[in-house]
Amino acid sequence: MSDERENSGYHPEQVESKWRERWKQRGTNAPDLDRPGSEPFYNLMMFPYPSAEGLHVGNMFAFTGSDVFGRYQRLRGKTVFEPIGYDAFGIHSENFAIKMGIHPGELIPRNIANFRRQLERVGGMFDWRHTVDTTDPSYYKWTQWLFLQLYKAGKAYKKKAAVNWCPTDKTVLANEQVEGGLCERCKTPVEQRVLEQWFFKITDYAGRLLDNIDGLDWSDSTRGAQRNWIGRSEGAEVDFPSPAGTLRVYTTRPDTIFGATFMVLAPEHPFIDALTTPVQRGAVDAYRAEALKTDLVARRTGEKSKTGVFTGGFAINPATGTPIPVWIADYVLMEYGTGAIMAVPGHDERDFAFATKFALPIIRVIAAPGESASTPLTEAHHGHGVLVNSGPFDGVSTAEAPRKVTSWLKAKGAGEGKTLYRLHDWCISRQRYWGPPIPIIYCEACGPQPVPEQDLPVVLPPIEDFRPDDSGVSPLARHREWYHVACPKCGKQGRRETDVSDTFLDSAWYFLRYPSTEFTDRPFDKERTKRWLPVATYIGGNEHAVLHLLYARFITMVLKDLGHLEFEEPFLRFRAHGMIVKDGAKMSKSRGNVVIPDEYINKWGADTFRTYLMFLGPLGDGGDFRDDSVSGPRRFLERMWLLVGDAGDVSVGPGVPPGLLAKWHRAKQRATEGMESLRYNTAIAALMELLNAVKDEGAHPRALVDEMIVMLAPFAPHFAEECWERMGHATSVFDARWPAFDPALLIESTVEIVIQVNGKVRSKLTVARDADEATVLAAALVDGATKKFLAGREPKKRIYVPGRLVNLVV
RNA sequence: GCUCGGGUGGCGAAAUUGGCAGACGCAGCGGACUUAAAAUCCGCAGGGGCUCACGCCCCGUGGGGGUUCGAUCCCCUCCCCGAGCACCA
Repeated sequence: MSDERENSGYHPEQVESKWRERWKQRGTNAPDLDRPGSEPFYNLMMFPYPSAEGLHVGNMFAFTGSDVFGRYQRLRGKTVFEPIGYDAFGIHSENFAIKMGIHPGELIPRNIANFRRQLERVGGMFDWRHTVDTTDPSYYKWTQWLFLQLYKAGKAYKKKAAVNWCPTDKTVLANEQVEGGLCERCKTPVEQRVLEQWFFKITDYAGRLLDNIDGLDWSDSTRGAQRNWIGRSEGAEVDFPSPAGTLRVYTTRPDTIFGATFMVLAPEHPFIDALTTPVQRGAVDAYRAEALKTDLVARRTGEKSKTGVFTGGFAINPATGTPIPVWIADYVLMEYGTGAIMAVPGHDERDFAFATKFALPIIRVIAAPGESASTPLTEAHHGHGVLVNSGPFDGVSTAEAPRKVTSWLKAKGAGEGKTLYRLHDWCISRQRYWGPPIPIIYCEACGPQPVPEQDLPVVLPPIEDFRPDDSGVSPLARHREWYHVACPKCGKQGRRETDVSDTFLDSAWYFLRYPSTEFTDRPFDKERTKRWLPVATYIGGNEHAVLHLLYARFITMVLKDLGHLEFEEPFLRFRAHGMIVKDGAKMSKSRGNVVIPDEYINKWGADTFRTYLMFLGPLGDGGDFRDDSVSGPRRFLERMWLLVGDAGDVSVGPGVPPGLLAKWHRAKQRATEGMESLRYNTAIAALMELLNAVKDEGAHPRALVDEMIVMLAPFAPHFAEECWERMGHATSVFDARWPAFDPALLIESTVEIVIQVNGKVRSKLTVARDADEATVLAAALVDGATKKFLAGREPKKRIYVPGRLVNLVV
């Protein structure tokens, strides 16, 4: 099956196994991290979850895309550190183990061995001395250490909270892992449960996480997703006196307060009982019971028509001094702001819908140009304008009204400006088996105690029955010898925390570990970290644009504040790769359109496969996998192989035809631009064009062939090494330098000028590169084809773009 | 609904970001080599029309409008696809 194309003498499997072996012997891909010979460049790709199926084409695409960049940087003279590892803890692995009836502790090492084989085969420039496996105690020892640092700094805390519970996975999910009310993993509707959970105070960092985004070299979409997730709102908290006490609301539009005609509380709001009048008691209780029965998620995803009930109570609008009715409704959420709002039906859609349904008064307080205080409102109006019906603020523009009203309210002691974030604290507890145990010991006398650092790691005990159950308690609680442990403070019997931590914690710091894997007494060495971090370029999937990147940034920030790091942003440059689809659809086992990369590598070779994947389109776009297109890149390599054979021949002349010289330099320029912008498809196209030009010109100077091999090396590394050797070089092609282009040589000595008449191309002229305007125009006017279209008319206007075109307007 | 991407031949795509639209590659067609096929090499190739022919004309980057000597690129408007967020006050 492998090789029908015998003519060229190129045999991928021989070339690739030879160079895999050679690289290992020479240590080609293992830079000296303490004495890098040149500028260090940390090239990171998102580490894979080692599934039983092995690497799929999407992984290959992503890793190759990143590897090509690393190899390019190396050719630019950097010392490149390119590690890879395995993100092997977590529900994903555990569920698969349950399904197969195999213990994850047995399954995962098998999968990892298979992944490693595949990763080596595809030709990644990986430094295998520095790899991580998050399930290895020598790794998760430091994940636990990390937890302790946050705990000691008061950034980790335990609280009873209504949390998202997945009844299928039988565990708590972070808010981020719930999509539209469903578990993102198994699509089961999520329930609310009140459990004691560990949280990280990521909300303390919301402002910094948001502000720093501006300075990051990340793609706009990723930055947007992060901003969106953190969700900053600028507004004010305002106090409304009521019989039950001061009702505080949050609003982003304090300037509309004169139009607040009623208030709405979340059904969980603590003031409801005190505000409810005897007459309304029955209705209120019924509504609350109904609302609380429907869990938070269902409330969010349910239909949007408004429901609610009047408490019978009133509060005073501090701006107008008028009593306004207080309602409860489930469209107000207890977890955001204060769980209470002032309703301004004239200028908020939801309040408008509510007021319309329950016949509550609607007052206009903003008038756009052409409107007045009495123009009727047929819908909520949230445009700009000036304030009306707003007492002392009538006529103030909406641009400055929020600020003015806020300070007026503040002076009255009725409120203050307030910035709010939508980000919630990060719940890291998981009631599961396959994760790092959270290093806490509970003692009757001393309370929760951190496990002393010298006792780390708290090793995950190998228990037979690792299945989760409905109790809300981790299976670890069933392992009695492990569970009971002496209190580190008083020595009396205590018990271990049985929750394990979220997989996202494992991956929130792995990039810090890579350069320091040989240090067993510290998570990351100061010197190594200083030399290699932050990460120069990080390439990964957009599915991690929010969670993983946000958590990694947060952990880095905390470690900086605690004095362990000198930087607070871990990834200077991040680019998301696209997705590989097959026949327009996402690959999945159920669709039966999964591409197994091993088969393609067997058939075409890793070099062809890599080149094909990168030729598909820009890295960020992904692409549609088509079997029949792989032959193009393979043919290109074959022709290149033959060219190298010719160039090795003594008959190769030194002369470079002038036409070829410009094309040569142009190809170098385009290849360089393609590499820098991760549009590798254009870089490969430039090399193909150059090869075509070489054929057409019938000249193949040695220097040109050498440079082509270097430029091809990131895509087809084994192939390039072999060609390089055949050209007589004794060292690795990756010790060569990426070729420079000479801008002066980009332009050919003559240029073709397009002649347009009235903007339409009518003729072409070949003139000297440095011909001046008068000469070109004169030549254009006597040109036969041009004359025909001018039809004797005198041009009214003559446009000349040097080196490009002439446009004659008649 | 809001935010961010996109929309170019049969297909993947390119276009020095206002200057010859479709480079490069796949698939296709014609030819050479071959007993034949595969592989390889040479040539053609956006669509439509006129011409015996060399050639020539018109249309064309989701639709419509605008700016400009000139628009795939800038502006307005609408449609469609993808991703994220979504009763966040």
